[in-house]
Amino acid sequence: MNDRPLANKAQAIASEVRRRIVDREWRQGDRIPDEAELAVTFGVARATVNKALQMLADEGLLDRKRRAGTHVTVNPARRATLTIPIVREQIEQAGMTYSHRVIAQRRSPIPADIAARMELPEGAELIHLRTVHYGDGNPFQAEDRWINPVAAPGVDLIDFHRINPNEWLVRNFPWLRGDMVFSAENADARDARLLGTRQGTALLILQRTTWNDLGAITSVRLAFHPGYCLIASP
Amino acid sequence: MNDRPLANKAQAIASEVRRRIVDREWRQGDRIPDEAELAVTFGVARATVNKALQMLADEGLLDRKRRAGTHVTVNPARRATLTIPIVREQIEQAGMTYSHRVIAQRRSPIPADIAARMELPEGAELIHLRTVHYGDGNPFQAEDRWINPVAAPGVDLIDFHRINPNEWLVRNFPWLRGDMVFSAENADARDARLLGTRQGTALLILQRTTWNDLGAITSVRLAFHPGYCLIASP
DNA sequence: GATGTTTCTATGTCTAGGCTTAATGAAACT
DNA sequence: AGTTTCATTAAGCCTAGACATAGAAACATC
Repeated sequence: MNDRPLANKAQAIASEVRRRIVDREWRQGDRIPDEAELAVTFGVARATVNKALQMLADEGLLDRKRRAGTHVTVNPARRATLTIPIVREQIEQAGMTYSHRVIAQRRSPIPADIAARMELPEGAELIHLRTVHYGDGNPFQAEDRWINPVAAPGVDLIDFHRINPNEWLVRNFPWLRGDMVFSAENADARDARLLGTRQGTALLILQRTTWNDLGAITSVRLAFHPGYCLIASP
Repeated sequence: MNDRPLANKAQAIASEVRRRIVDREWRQGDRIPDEAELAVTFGVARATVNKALQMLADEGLLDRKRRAGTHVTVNPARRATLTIPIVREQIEQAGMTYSHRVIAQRRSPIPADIAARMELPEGAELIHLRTVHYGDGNPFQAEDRWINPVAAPGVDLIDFHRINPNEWLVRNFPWLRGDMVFSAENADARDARLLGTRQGTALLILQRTTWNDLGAITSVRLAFHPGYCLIASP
């Protein structure tokens, strides 16, 4: 389809190999020539072939094992990367004006489910925040967040009316590890009220927890406006 | 936390750099020392440092530009990779017995929305399939799929009662490009009937379209059993 | 036949060095 | 002041060669 030559050799080789797989010159399960051989046929160093094949292995198109060689994956488990944009940027990119409102902010003991998610003892006192994000004044996302002041020192001093909690955290506390769970839920009374919709409407829910070396930083449940969808690319 | 030395140097360097970022020795927006300098301080070749920093750039933790140097990303756009498992494997991994039922299979002209999604002319004749996947006899996923016999030759000859359409396609037609969209929908009458739930229940919906060099292969809408959730990792 | 041992090989990883290229700041020129 | 030119520099990418190591296959032993 689009065969413009790629700038660098590794990518050129990767896409040639990809083509051979898609065109079924190399079938699922087949063993493909080894790095040294490909290096000769493509006229490059072995390291370059290695880089290209690694890329394809990361994509899940190839299976590589020492001594056993490189095979075309039989059942490619399809992997996709999705980018969770910062709400404000997302709204502004859509040409709308961003605003947010903090509905509630208090220190309180965490319920059991959040404790489990954050790997903290039940009843630990965290900051609990409810925020709604708007685009041109219309509700777009409802956020229910717990922040751990141990892992995010200084959180008590922040005025979240000025900067939204997500942005403050993201800018100040990079994380090492994170969970992310997508699901669908029927809007309960509160979701419906905050998002300006009817109770029972299907909402896309994203539940996320992040950790750094001091423990769980934050756990948040994001409820998106009905109709919102999340796009992933391979 | 867990400081066991990593087997290879590139990864060891990557995690040391990651640590410095998380511990805020290198703050968001800071420029970090250049590859040559790090190569000296870590006592490795520049290529090794390059590999490590590339990994972190792929993770979205670093921004790298020629001449400008390497900076700690200011607003790390959160990237997550999710693996869409093959339904059967997923069900079997949960210790249940997999089965599927083809509800309908016919050749018919595609409606406008599918045509747009697949970049095909409206009214083109494709194979239309409805399938339900079961775990221990309970409905787990409802699938509504269109297959393009031009991009997937041989599809007319397949008996999808024996092998499910997804597995057949995945095993026979690797793709070059794909779309993936997640959303939430209230179950309509058909969804409710197929998944054995009540109309209006929130369902997680995954809409996926794939292409090879002959055009769109297939476009599918998967409706998951209520309560199903999708887990992504960074 | 089942189980350990050895050999061999394709990939994994690294090094030292070279060339390429894009961004940038400064100098030269409107 | 604004614009163009240009050298500089840090990352991008490649190479040739080396050693390490998993693991398949052949072999030997029980």
